[in-house]
Amino acid sequence: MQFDKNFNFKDKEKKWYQKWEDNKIFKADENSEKEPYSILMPPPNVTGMLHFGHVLNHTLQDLFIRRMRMDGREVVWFPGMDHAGIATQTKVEQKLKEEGLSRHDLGREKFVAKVWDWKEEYGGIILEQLKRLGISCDWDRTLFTMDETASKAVEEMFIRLYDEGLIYKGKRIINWSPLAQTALSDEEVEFKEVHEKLYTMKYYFKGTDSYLKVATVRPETIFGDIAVAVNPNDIRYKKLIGQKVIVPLVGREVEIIGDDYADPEFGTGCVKITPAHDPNDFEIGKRHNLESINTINPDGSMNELAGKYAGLDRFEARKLVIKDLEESGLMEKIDDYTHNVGFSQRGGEPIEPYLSDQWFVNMKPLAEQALKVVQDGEIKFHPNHWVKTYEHWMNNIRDWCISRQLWWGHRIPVYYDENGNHTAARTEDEARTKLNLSSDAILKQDEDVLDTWFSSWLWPLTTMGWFDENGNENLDNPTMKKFSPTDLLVTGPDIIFFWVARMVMASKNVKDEIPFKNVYFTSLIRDGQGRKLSKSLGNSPDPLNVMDKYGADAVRFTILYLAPLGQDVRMEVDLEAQDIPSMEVGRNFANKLWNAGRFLNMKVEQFGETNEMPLESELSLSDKWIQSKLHETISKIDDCLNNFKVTEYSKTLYDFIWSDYCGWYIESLKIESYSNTDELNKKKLAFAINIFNEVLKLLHPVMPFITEELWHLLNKKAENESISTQQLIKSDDSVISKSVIYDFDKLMTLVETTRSLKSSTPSVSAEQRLKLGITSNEKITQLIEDNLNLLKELTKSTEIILNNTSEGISVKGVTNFAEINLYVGEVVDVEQEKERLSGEIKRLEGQVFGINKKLSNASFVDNAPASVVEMERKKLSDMSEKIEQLKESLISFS
RNA sequence: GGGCGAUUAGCUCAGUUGGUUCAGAGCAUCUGCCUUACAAGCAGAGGGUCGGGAGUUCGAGUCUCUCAUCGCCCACCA
Repeated sequence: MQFDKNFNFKDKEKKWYQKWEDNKIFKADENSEKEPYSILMPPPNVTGMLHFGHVLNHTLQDLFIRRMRMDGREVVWFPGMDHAGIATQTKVEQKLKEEGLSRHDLGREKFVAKVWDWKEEYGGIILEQLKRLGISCDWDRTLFTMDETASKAVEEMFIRLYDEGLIYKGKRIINWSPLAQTALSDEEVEFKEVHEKLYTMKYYFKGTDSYLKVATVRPETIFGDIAVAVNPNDIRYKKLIGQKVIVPLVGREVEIIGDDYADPEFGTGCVKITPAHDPNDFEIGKRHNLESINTINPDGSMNELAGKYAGLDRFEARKLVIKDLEESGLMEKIDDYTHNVGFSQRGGEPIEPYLSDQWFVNMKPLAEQALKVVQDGEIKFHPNHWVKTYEHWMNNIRDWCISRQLWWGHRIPVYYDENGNHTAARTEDEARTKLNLSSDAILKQDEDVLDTWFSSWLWPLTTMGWFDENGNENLDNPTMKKFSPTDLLVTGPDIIFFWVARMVMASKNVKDEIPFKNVYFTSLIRDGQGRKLSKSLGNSPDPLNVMDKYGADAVRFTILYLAPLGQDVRMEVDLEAQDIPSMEVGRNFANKLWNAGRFLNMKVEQFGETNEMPLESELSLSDKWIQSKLHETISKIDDCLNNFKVTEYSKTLYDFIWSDYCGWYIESLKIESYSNTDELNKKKLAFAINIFNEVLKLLHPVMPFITEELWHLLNKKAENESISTQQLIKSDDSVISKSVIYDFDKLMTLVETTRSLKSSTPSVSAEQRLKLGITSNEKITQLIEDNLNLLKELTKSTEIILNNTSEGISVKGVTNFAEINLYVGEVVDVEQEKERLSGEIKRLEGQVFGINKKLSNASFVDNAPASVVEMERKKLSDMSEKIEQLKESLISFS
């Protein structure tokens, strides 16, 4: 192995991932003695393709998984995939369509077989794509929601809830997707504001010229009209209740009924009642024992009850109905109208409220327990404010429509006898027994399948083997015992109801246990205009392209660096180039790290290797400083990760590596090495690499590939070893020396002040070596003397005069502990220097004024803590001294 | 209509319990450097009355109220 000029991530990512898999790094052992740590992967859709939401989500999970693995835990990450009923069925149906076939041409069995074929061939691309990210799942445990063990669980759950009376069948208005031709749950419907028209039609009283004005946005539903409602307290219409009016175009007479639902303030105060096509109307219909007339087909076209409009799509029919109403003088008026309409979350088409028989889960009893564990803090949300959203939903929960008129999915285990009696059962025989039927009775299984989320909500149970391959239940199996409940769930807040809440319900119901202890809700990734990155908008570059360009490590790092907890991430997107330019942050950081490694390697080649560390007495201030900073950093990182502050975690490491290690420590190391013996340099280098190794370990969870490569290169490790299994060191307070940090900080300030002086003096270049005078107290003077060479080189000085009394032309800078004279020779621009000094004096005097004001305020001095007052006094005297020094300097120029 | 979140430098965002180093970082901009780890870099500089207003306090970016703007979720009167 050798050090390339750049990290060749393309080859190395592939190589190391292979090694990790070969060496079973990700394999979890439920029999281990180690403390467990577990995460369930939110199963991506089998039809899914990698997007940036996945990247963020899985980077986060991998961060915690890898971190805990290195922290001595027995770690498991359960991967898997979701069968995605509608999406997958649609995909395969589309393919069939290209061959001129429909699923009905094949029949149920053949079609489902076809879907399985599709799954084997194309399904699971997403999991391969995720591997590019470097995620460390225990792939041997991969579960598909249609696998036998998972399907068995679904069946069992259904039967148990059925037997408990929590699952029931009901005729209700549900959300119908005309595109997928199936019912949807309330959660699968998105409401959007649309601009439409409000049509006011004339409903004549029979044989008269008078009519009621009735408004609707959906004139095509008049064929289902069964009544007109008015408010019983509405004096305009009160007396008309019980009379009949004629539905325009249809000719049917319908009764005027009184119902509070009709709002006298809205429109004309009269509302047509169409129970089959509107949930509110359905309720009214139930109250008044009205008939429901369904006039729309499952595909969204009008049925034969719509007369001449039969066969037309509902929106086409609407246009015609409007035209006919206008032509026959039955349209009173048309107004602009803005309201909300439900759209299918998946298909995007308008949802049709549709009256049909469906299966529901009674959610209230399940919600109670699930609400409690979150309110009690047994399950913690990060950020916490999602608890309120969760509570609101749980408190207003509605029954869950779980039946889908699809073929791809878990078929509902309900059997009907010839009289339509039904029961849920594992086998036909069991059904016959439950229904008290003879053993030769003919049964029919329900045609519908279950909502995909009905398998997803069992994920915590099925991934851990609730049922084994033989169909036996085992809630006490070793995996469950070891890893349940899981420690962390990372997911988007958009599926808090779909999934998170329901998993809690299922686990409490089945096992009386919470499924996870912490839920981390990720941010949404948005483009430069604040739009969510999404496939349908087409505003997301392919993460694979971005990874090709910057490397997986860079993408992982950047996305963590930019993704604060609980807030969305905005990233400028260049679609043409399939690029996200801000990924440069991560790439540059990786490059910085790589070059630090190269530098250390170069020095090893120069000085040689040793395992021997320098003696305590041989350590320089900078050595001790970086050691202190390392332990400070470790402690801070611990804190960040314990509190899920991943952005701060990455920033902390970024700053430590870039500024502390590379900016100051390596630079100091270089300078000091010139005057050390080779033998000492060799040991000091071992020390430096030691620190670097710890840095690599800290960074490994977010940048696994480059850290693995560097660790191998610098430590000459065998390929079957991995940094992944190295243990992190704990932060040791006794290593952190406040005085060392204080001292080094003083040196840094001196260096920075000198550099600033130089750069603000036009006649002097940064490289030009000048004489430097520093005047300070005894302690600082001693510090400078001890580190004279280091300071001389960092400031690029010819010499440093302490307690300076030198003559000559100098520019002056002051810190709050020292006075610096930079001897610039004859060339200094006097006027400019005077201006600079005056400006500085003015700035300080402003501050002094403020402090004086504070200190002369009796209530401040009396009420503020003594330490604060003392601080202000010290500040005042420091600044006054500075001002004096600068003024002296100003005088010397006059 | 109800709830949640946001508003700090040109842009993206940090700012933990109100009090030194609190007004910060990165990017962008400007100036100077190809210094033998790194120009994907180094050194330096400019830039903000912390959305408006009021209040609590000796003291507010930080706490309270209010207004404004933006985003999200839930509900859904034809």
